[in-house]
Amino acid sequence: MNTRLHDPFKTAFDSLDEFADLISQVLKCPITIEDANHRLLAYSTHDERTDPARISTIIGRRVPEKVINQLWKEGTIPALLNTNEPIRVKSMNDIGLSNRVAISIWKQDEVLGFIWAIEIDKFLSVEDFSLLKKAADAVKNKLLQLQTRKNKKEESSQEFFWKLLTGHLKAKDEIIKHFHTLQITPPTSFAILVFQFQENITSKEEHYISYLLNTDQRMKIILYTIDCNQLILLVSATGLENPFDELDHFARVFVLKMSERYRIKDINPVYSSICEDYQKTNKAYEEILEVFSIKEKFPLETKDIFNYQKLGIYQLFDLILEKRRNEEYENYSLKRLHEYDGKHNSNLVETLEVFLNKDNNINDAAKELNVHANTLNYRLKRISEIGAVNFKDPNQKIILYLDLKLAKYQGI
Amino acid sequence: MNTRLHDPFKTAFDSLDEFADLISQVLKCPITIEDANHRLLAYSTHDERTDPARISTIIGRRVPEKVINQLWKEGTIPALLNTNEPIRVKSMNDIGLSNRVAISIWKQDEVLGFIWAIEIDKFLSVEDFSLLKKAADAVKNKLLQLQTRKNKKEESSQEFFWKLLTGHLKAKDEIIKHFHTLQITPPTSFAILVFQFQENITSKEEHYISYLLNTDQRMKIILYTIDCNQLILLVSATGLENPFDELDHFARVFVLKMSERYRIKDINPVYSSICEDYQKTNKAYEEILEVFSIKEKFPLETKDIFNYQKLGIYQLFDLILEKRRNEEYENYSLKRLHEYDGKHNSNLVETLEVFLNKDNNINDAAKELNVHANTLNYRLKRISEIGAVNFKDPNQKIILYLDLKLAKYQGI
DNA sequence: ATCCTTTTTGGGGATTTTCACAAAATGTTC
DNA sequence: GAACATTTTGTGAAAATCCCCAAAAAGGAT
Repeated sequence: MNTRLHDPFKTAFDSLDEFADLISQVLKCPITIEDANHRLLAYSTHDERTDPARISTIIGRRVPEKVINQLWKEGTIPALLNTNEPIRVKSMNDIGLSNRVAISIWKQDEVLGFIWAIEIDKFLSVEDFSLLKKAADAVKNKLLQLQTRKNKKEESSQEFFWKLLTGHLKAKDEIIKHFHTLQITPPTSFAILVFQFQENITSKEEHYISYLLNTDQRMKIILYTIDCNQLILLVSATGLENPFDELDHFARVFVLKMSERYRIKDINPVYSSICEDYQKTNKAYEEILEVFSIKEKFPLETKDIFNYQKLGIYQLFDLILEKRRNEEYENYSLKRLHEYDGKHNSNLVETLEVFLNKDNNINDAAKELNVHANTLNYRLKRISEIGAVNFKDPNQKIILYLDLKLAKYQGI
Repeated sequence: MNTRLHDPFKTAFDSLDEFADLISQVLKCPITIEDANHRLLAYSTHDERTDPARISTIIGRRVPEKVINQLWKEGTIPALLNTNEPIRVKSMNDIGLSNRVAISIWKQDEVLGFIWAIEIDKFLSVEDFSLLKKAADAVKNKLLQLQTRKNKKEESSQEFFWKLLTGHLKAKDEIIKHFHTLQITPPTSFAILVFQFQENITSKEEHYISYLLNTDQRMKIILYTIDCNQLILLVSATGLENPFDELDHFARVFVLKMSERYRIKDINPVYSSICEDYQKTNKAYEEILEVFSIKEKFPLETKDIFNYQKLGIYQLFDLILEKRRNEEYENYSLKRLHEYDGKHNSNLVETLEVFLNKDNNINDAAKELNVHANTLNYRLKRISEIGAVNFKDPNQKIILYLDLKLAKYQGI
């Protein structure tokens, strides 16, 4: 009896659920076991008492994102990742969390998952803590098995993803078949999303990434892979009301969390258009690569643009630049304005650029230029006189805008 | 004495001025002789009495344009071009014209010039009329000589012009030398202007053109030539406040007059940018040819554009079209809007286009669409939702505008 | 310095634009 | 046809923009 109490978990068990029930029986409280990404692996059913957070976790088969976020902010998860000792968490009513104790499950220097014990009636004793530690140790191998199985699946899914990205899968049926083999239902519309890191992605960072992607619940990630310094995702776009907004938001949050939680900075996200045809996956990927290439050329101008669509005129910049160079073109209006600026050391060209940048909004532009709105108005009148510009003609303004940006680029 | 009175003009004379004095003596009134383009050739000085129109003519060495215009409208010039009989002109005080008689000088079926007799004190009698006719006949050969000399000069100037247009003159000195040989002071800035006719220009039309160009006094024409259906001019741009406006006006007036006076319709004018370097004349000419080529492709869109500058986005149309085709690009926003239009038979795409055409002016666009301004606002809100368009971002709007126009062009 | 032109800024009132809300009209779906 | 969502139009008040004038400031030329 003494030996059994000493380590009640040295016993064979078939399923993790069975093991969760065992812990629950020993510690007299509800137990949940999660993997490293807070996906639910098992939960005890012996005890009916529980809290809202646990219910949500069980229903959704994963810990709700807001709970994870809170546990990060408040320090529990960082602590769990730092020690193999049990950690006590105070109840947080706003996210439905009652008092509980958690412990991380380690295999060498890697966390495989967590065990949570909810303290419904009683607080766990020091002895309970040591029992929990033993449980964590006992469950380690089981988790490792699961992970290996998962890894295998991941590997074959990555291979498939690369085939899609490189356009090696041309037949529609074949693509569908691959999805089915991987037990994935391909969403009717999707997008490719790439995060470009400053350096090649290490296996440690890969873990962080995997964790972040798995804990985020807004975006459904169908496939993912890593290539040098790029993290490449295929995400579902079905069901999203404003796919671009949500992709944007997801990308920002990812970059922010990578920076806040792991101090990995300056990650550049870019996402493709929304596709419905998996045969065009490579097009989407190529589109993204082009965006990166353009962003390299115009880092300042495109720093807030993560998408080919939103690149606007920068889509065409290279092309137009080349044309202009070939034809020795000179924008007459800009030439005249430059001449005027030179002679009278005014800054009509700058004025014009700010005005056009601000989408013809006089107030905004005046603010940026630190002048009175009337001054701007006067200058615009002069600009239209000197440069023979008709500000009512979008056609003219577009060319003016383009040539301004081109000149600026060439001037640098 | 009788024979001399019968034809007092059968006598030798050295200069036209001498001859003008002779007529003046015979008819007892001031005389002016003009060439076919109303340039002053000679005037009598015997008599000091005269009218404002004659003074202006002598001062400017040509008949003022408003006088010519009036004489066209009122029918005198058409009549003179139609008969070799003297024509009486009633005084027109508003343009400073007192009573006078005019006669055209003919060589076969071509008018070489005109003789004007001002009726200051007395009206010319029938006999005077017949004397005038004799004078016109006597002066014919003298004018012919002048014309031949002028033609020679014109020929060599045309040759020079062609060398400029084709870029055969590369050295600056050489160009200057040529100008001097032709006794022309090259203006510091100039433009090339081409009128493209529907048919090849006949020699008859050439006369009309020559006449119009010579009588127009707003635009200083330095060189001109004709090539198949194109009339090509090099005009001075120095001294013009708004060169583009003035070129525009000149072009319109020329086209209008060719149509009104000679029933030659559908002449397309195009002018180059303002140049200061005569070595770039061929560039200017090529620019014009490109405008014609673009105008052929987009006749409706560019019908009011006569200049490369003002072509706006159509400068880049071909280029972008090709790019889009190569990359199989599809504008996501437009795609979504089209889908929506299809499903709900709305017309968001058209709405968007009109709105952008009208330079984001809601009222103008609403008027064109025959809807309430609020309706348009509502639609724009929907467009920004459905198409993920940010109407504050000029960058996005430009691409939208371009892709709209491209789609429209491809759709036709 | 003086005169002149050009540019900047300010005020204030007419006009437009914008926005929220509501009613009416239209279209869709069952 | 009823119930519902979507679209159109109208109204009115707040906000902004536009426009004219004039004073002040700045710059240039003689």
